[in-house]
Amino acid sequence: MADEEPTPVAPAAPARPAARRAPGVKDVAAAAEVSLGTVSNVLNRPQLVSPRTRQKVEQAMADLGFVRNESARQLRAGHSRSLAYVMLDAANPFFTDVATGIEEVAAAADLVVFLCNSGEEADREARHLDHLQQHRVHGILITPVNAADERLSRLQEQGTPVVLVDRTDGAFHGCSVFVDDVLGGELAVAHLIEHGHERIAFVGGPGTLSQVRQRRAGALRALENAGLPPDRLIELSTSALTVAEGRGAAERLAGLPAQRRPTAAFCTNDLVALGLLQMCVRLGIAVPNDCAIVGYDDIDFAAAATVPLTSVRQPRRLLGSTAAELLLDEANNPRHQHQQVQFTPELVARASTLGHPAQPHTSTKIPGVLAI
Amino acid sequence: MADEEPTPVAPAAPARPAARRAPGVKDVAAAAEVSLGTVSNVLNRPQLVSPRTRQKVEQAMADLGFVRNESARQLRAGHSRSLAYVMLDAANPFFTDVATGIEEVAAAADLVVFLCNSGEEADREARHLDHLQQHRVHGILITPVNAADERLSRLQEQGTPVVLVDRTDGAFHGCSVFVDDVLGGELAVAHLIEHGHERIAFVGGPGTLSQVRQRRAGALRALENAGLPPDRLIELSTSALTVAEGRGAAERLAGLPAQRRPTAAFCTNDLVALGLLQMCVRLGIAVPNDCAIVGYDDIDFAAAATVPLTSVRQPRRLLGSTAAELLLDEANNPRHQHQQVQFTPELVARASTLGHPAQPHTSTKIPGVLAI
DNA sequence: CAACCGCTTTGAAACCTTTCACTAACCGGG
DNA sequence: CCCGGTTAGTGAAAGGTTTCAAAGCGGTTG
Repeated sequence: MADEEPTPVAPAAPARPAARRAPGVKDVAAAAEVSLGTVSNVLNRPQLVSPRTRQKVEQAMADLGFVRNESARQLRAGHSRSLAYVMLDAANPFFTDVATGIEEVAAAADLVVFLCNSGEEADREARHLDHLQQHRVHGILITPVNAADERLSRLQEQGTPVVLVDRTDGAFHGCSVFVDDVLGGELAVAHLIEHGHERIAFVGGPGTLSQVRQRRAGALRALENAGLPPDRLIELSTSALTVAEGRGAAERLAGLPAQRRPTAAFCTNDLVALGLLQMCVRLGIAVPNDCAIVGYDDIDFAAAATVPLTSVRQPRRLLGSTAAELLLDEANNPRHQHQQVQFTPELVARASTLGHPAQPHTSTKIPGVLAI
Repeated sequence: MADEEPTPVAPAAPARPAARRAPGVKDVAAAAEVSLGTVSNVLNRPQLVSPRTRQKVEQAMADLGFVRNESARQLRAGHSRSLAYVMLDAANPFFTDVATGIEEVAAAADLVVFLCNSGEEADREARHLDHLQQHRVHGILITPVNAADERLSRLQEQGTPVVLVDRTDGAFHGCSVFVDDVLGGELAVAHLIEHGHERIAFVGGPGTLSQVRQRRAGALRALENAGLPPDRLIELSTSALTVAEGRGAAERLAGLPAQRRPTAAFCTNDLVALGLLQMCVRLGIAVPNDCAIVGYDDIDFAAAATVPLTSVRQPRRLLGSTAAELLLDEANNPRHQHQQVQFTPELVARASTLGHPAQPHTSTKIPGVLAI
């Protein structure tokens, strides 16, 4: 770090104005010379109030700078007008895209979304959940650190609707929205096999993540379908799904003797794939000629890589919007039934498996597969 | 889109259990056979309560599944135990890193951070601000769509502390935290000049963004310092700071006649730079030999690009944590003085200007500049 | 003239927690 | 046995909004 000392520029201003008590409905009522109930009517059921009175009240509100007190409102109503998404990793574009889908639905229902970031830490997640429950939020969407956490079931029982996003778990008794990860793995590896690859690295880990396990299962199924033995899948396991781990995997891959070295790699997510890609090029392994690469998630940076990355796309926004709709149904519909909604992933083929440069119009069009 | 129809998997469970009213302090008091004031003491000043009584109360809380009602608590206290960061673009890793810095400070002060995303839309930002004010949040950190928006000053006057993040503006009367963008632009272009470049593209826009204007001013200053005329800076202006716009700029750059074509490009942010890099390689322009590239922000994906990107780093987390500290001071210290805190950027030199592959130990070490 | 109507406005209760002045009980010392 | 002092626990008030039954009002109908 060179020079990160803060530099106060201006000595600055005389501090805030003396903060006298914020005006409430009572003050507005007094100013407008009506009862406090009338003010409330103007706010909540304006059609009940005569135009003249309404106008007077609105004027008074503007004059006083009245701001509704949401706490008091919620206290009376029993619940808030907001919902929350507790995300696993705010730095991963996948989750921010999911959040966008959630926000679309929430905005339509006139709810505000609070984004909370657990950063994959269980106790930070727990703190957020406690606080949200105390806030009596309308409901919680969450991509949990651990989907089987009994805290989630408890929340649900205590009356806060909870929907799992991009996860599902038998132990959790509620709605969930997720993508068929086994199929995703199968699509990826089938694509590689169709392009002539028969020794394929599986890069990902730790195995405690259900996503990793399922995507590997899909990879094995693709091998089986093609009549290839399971040992053609060469494990390069990582301790996390990060760019740095992807780079490390590339070094291990480069170290393998030529005849055992895989000609292609399937990475459990795009961050790992980008790291692998970067280090392969640096080590002189040409992509895709020496080693084809498939990633997972199809984040925007995948298409923007210097060798655009073939990746398995998940319907991120749809995942978010569907989850939000399930949540609203659970919160509002007394006859709600819990649902597990599964989506289908699709492969987006790009230069990292097709060759370089990608030609949109002539690139291989695989049935059920999107070429971009 | 191939197959994104949702597939309900399980017909599922019998809906939620009949939600009877959540227990409050009153119920706990009854169950523990103490007065309601005592329960409150257990919660807020446990040292005043005898161990025996406290134990009884805690047991009752556990039995009943008591959850504090934050609304009622806030109503009494007059303000909430949370603060908010309204970010300009949740999909840009720069802002999520800033958010991390904020969260560190907030967690230490036992406050919860609500992340809100304006997505560069003024009305969405306005909705968030309204709601946050109604919530009586402790304070608001914001990277606004428009820093001169009078709404921000009004919030401040009405008693909600506001701190500008990564922006500053004379029209706003409060604290702000930002980085010296003129210096950042100067560092970038000085670095290119030192590496022998004399025709340099400036890629960025629109000019309405203060960041763009200031970084360009810095670029011009670097030329002047080196005794080069200002027309050596070739404008390639974009309509937004996105990857797609970066690609478009590369096409325009490739279209220039060889003797007028710049030998280097300075991009206003890393997204633009990554797009430019990608398209240059695709069009056969070697990086850095035919065209060196410098980005801005040093997001993680910059280092992870296949040709790692030289970029101007801003102290993102520090930006966030400093802003949060200013906010807390403003909220708690009656003698608070508004401050404008400026940070210094630094250049991180990588292969996109130094050559390929980057050798950490032998790469040019420019004074005041970090080589990675 | 009384009963009734629809429309507008009112006043008080309720939501749940925290705070604070107060009492009760107990201690040891005088 | 009373006193001053400490500690534990009490009960009522307060905080701002919403809701709802009821009242006021001007006019119409039987």
